[in-house]
Amino acid sequence: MPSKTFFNLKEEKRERIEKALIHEFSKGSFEQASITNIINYAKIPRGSFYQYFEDKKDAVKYLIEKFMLMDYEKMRQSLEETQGNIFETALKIYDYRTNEAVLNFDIGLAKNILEELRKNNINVFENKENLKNKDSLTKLIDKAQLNLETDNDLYYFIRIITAITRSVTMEVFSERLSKEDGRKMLEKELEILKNGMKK
Amino acid sequence: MPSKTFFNLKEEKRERIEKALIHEFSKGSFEQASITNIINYAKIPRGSFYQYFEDKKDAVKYLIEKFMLMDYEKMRQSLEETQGNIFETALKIYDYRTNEAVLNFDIGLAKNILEELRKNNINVFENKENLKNKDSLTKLIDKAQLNLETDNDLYYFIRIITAITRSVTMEVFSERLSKEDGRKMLEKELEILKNGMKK
DNA sequence: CCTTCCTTATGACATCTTGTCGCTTCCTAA
DNA sequence: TTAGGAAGCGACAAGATGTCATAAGGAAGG
Repeated sequence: MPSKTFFNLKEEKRERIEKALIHEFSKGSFEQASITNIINYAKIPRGSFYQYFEDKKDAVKYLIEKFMLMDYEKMRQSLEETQGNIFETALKIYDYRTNEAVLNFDIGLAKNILEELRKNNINVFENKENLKNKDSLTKLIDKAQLNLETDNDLYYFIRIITAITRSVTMEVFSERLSKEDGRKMLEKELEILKNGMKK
Repeated sequence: MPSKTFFNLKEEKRERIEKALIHEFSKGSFEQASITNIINYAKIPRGSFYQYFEDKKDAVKYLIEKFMLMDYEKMRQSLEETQGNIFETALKIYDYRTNEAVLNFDIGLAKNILEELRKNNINVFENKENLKNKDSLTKLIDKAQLNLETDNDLYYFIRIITAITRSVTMEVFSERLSKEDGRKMLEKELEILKNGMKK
């Protein structure tokens, strides 16, 4: 967690630092991001950085938190709009991440954050307790549409859909797929998930 | 690619370097691996390392190639053993990676390599051309068991199963799941893939 | 046996990073 | 006015990467 000092900063300065973080973490991986670049860009001395953040990882947590909050909110909103349809929500999240989110975060940053979430298997559904908002997203899912043998199955459904959606999104972010091709692919894969693979 | 010089090396020396690579790349991420540690462990001077490898990334490619070759071979073998059953093969690959592969590679290294494959979306099915063996694994899959609308669907099936299997394996490697729980989870998730999610 | 030429070995170095620490400056409350 | 905590600051130690000039080996030919 960033220090109290950081949050006490004047808005102008905090925003300048935030911009620098986004700027630097947008290129390459987190490992490649250089603190030296960040402080040059933000025009703050080295010592200050370490007064605000424990280390590079700490700095990035700040951005991840923001991203997750927005992501969570988008998910909640999508589930409401689609009357709890988990497949349509997956597509909406894909669209959000590859379009709108990019406006707020820059595609490179979104990629890195998603990579980090995936590495740590952080799932907005499961990690809602990390977020201010306490109500569970799973409650918003319409179970009537789903082929659930037990209530517990929903957990696996979410795992699978999350993995697939992330996978495609990452390919788009890595520029192995165009946004359009990625979407078609995700649509196709969701159809397969709906209908099953076995004859 | 490692240099010709590296492959010309006396076996004893090459193996010493290889061991050093495995040793260092087994702890933490690739980014964290230190060339200084590698050369100390292998007892070679700094200059030699850079004569053998372009850089750290190049050194690691050597290990990845080895891993992929073994992985490919295991996949081929599993498909034969199961008469082309893609679901059972996924489980066999899971078992292989979490048990046998670890004996050859060390769990830390296996984790890092898989992470790298995932990051670059390298799929043994799709990237067979990188391997010496030229015959396609997809030919070994028994399509009669599968709910394929078009021949192209097989491609998506493989993508999905690969993503899910990798996802669970990574969780086990990261010690968020035990090997046993991971296996149960994968079995469950494969069942869902077979039967579909939609009522 | 010596010279030539190509391959391999070697470690000092320039350059860049990260994280620390002691000192200075600012601000507020008494 | 002043005391004390909060914030600012940059030199520096420690350690990493990649380069380069030079040395050493060894095979082939005169």
